Amino acid sequence: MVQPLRGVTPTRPARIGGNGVEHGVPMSNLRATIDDVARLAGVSIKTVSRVFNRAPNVSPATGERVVTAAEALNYRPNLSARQLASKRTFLIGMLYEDPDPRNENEYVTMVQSGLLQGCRVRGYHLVINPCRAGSTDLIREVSGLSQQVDGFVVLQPLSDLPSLNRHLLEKDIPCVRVSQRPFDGFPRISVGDVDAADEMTEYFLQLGHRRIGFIIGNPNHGQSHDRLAGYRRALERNGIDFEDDLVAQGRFDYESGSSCARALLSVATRPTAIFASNDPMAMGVLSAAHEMGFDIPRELSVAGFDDSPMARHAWPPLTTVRQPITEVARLATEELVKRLEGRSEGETHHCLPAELVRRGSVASPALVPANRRREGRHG
Amino acid sequence: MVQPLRGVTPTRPARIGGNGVEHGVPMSNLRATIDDVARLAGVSIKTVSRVFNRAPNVSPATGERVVTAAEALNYRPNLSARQLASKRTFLIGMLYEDPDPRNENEYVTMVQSGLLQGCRVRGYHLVINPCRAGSTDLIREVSGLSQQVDGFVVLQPLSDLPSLNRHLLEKDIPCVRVSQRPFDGFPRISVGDVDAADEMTEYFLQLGHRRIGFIIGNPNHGQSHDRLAGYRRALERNGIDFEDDLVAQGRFDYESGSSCARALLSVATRPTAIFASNDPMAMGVLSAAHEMGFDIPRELSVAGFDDSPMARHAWPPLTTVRQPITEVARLATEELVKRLEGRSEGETHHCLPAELVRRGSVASPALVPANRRREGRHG
DNA sequence: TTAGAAATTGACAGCGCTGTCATTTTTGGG
DNA sequence: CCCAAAAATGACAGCGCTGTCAATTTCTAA
Repeated sequence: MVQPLRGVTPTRPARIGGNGVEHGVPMSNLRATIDDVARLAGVSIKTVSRVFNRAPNVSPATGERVVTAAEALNYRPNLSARQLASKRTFLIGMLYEDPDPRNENEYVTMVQSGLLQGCRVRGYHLVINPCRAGSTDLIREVSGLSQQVDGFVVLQPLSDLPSLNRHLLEKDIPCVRVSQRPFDGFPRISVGDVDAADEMTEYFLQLGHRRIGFIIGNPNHGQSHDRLAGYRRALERNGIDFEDDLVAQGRFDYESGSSCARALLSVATRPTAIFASNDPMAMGVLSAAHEMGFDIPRELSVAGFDDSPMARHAWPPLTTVRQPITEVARLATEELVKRLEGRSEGETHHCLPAELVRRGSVASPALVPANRRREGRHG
Repeated sequence: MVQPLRGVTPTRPARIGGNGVEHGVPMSNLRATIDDVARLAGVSIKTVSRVFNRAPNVSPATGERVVTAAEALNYRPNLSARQLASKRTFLIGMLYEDPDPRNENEYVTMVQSGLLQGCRVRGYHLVINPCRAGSTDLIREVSGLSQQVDGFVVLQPLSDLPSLNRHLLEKDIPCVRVSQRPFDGFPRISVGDVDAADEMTEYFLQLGHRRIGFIIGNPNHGQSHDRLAGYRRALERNGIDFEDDLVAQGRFDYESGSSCARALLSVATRPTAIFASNDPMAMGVLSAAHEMGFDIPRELSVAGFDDSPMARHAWPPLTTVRQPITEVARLATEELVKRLEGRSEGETHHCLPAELVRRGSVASPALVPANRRREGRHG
């Protein structure tokens, strides 16, 4: 349904203020327009427009006059007018799965930080659009949004939704996908998850671990599969059999990490190490292990993935994989802006390497019987 | 300096697509305008405008015809045009201190979530604007931004910056402040920090603690003072002397929490409990205490403030104060929108109560000598 | 039934900017 | 010094909507 949007006549009060300048900001009521600048600089408005759009064919002298005049008037182009005339919005949408506020959301914050960096450089602004992947009218929603921004940066796991991708493609909406999987002609940014998970597993193996538990993330996230793949690759390369009962299916959250850890640690020949495929799950492993009375890392090594801030602050500090999330986001925005300005096209793909972060939660397996278990203090 | 903003001529490709409807979205290339709707409905564009602005004096029959026509065309008002004509942007800015991405930023995420809820209801969008309180041209920046949004929700600690507040007031920029301190005629939303800190301290006292350490937060944040005040109030009410050497000055981050804890725990008669005035600092206390070999909560009780997600996932789970951050943010947005639409004015103030969350990190003081200390395992 | 008030609707002028295209100025080669 | 080509600049028509105010229709009460 098309919904009329809004209430009665707005009454934004007129700006008050004297004259003079404060903080370099003229205190006059009226906002300077392009006409004011043109008049002061003694040129046509079109020339002012050219200067502010870095258009070619403006003589340096004229350009300088315009800039000076603009500064004197504290002129800023009116976005609305510019948008209306140019059919661009200078707004970039961030499309992402609305996170449950009860969970750690550092990922989103870090992505945002990167996007903002990318936007700033070229004068774009960021509009935040959390979505529900499950929502029936996600498409309709995005369709509406797409008329109000120039393009989107689409984050995992939304970026892996076929229906969404198809829609974005058909409508030819400028997008950059952050995803491990390619999709048609979209530019894409990804992180070397497979390699990183492989490296982490290799690290465990080098330390002497042979029974390494693995907790898979939410199966809707592309990363889950890649991280598992990396784990398997490292095992295989080292001639170690992949064992089903060393692997548990989690959901990328604390609770699933903790319950999977309980399951993994309750079997006869328990693993000496658990590799959780993200940090919140690793935190869950940590508490479950604490509760079960394990001494970490002596009796059990634990690793996570993402290097979220809490990883450093866990006890013991969590060995994990640092993903260049902020860089990914910045790159994504830059690529999007390039496209919007016609400076890039085709199916580009940047892949950034992740990096192992060694901390206190991992050590060589202790010389205690592998199946020894203690009673937890808390039941 | 006024900076010309952008690159060369944009080349947003023309939208391609056949006809028909998919996901209820017409696939035609051209976006329907108000004229199209008016023509189809057999009314003037002004009437269509009225309908979409819920303006009074439109007969139900006409309104229906317009809505039907709009739906048939999948018409959405062009924001830019509306903005230009009405001098409103339907954008709300979120002004906040740019968080260090290396720290926990759950606060920001949660605030955002609340703001978005408030925006959605009335068709506003959220523009994210991290700021540096220390920046010399913060004012200039905000001044520029203010021309691109209808108003701001200003978060702590920015909302306590006198220079910023003064500027916002002088320029008569619609704002809602989230802050513990009033400022002139601005509407304000706050949380009952004093009461909550008092309650937490009281809780410690009831459990039998007499030497309760306190870690103050960043002195630039209004909350820091309130939380300390609550702590003192509870002590005073219970006839316990306030002792300077039970109080340490932190900065609201993990590291300061950990170093303050070390200091507090290294004195002869150490506290049996530490109340850190936010969760990251409490996490720091937790690790410092772990490292020093304290058994928590038997030998040391620890509490935080904020109930950030990590609090639940700490070991042991952190007793803390749940702030209704999301609600605060939602309320702030709603108040702002009301003002923008002339439905509210004056110096309103909402104060939301915070709530004690009891978890495993706090217990009665153990019957061990108060000055006993063990060597840490890690040096 | 009818004047006058109230409700409803419409005509039209911008909002401040950009795109198009025309005009003027500068440049460089003969 | 002149002319064509290139560079620089400007005039002007919108972009799609809202605010103003006038015109029309409907309602109310005498």
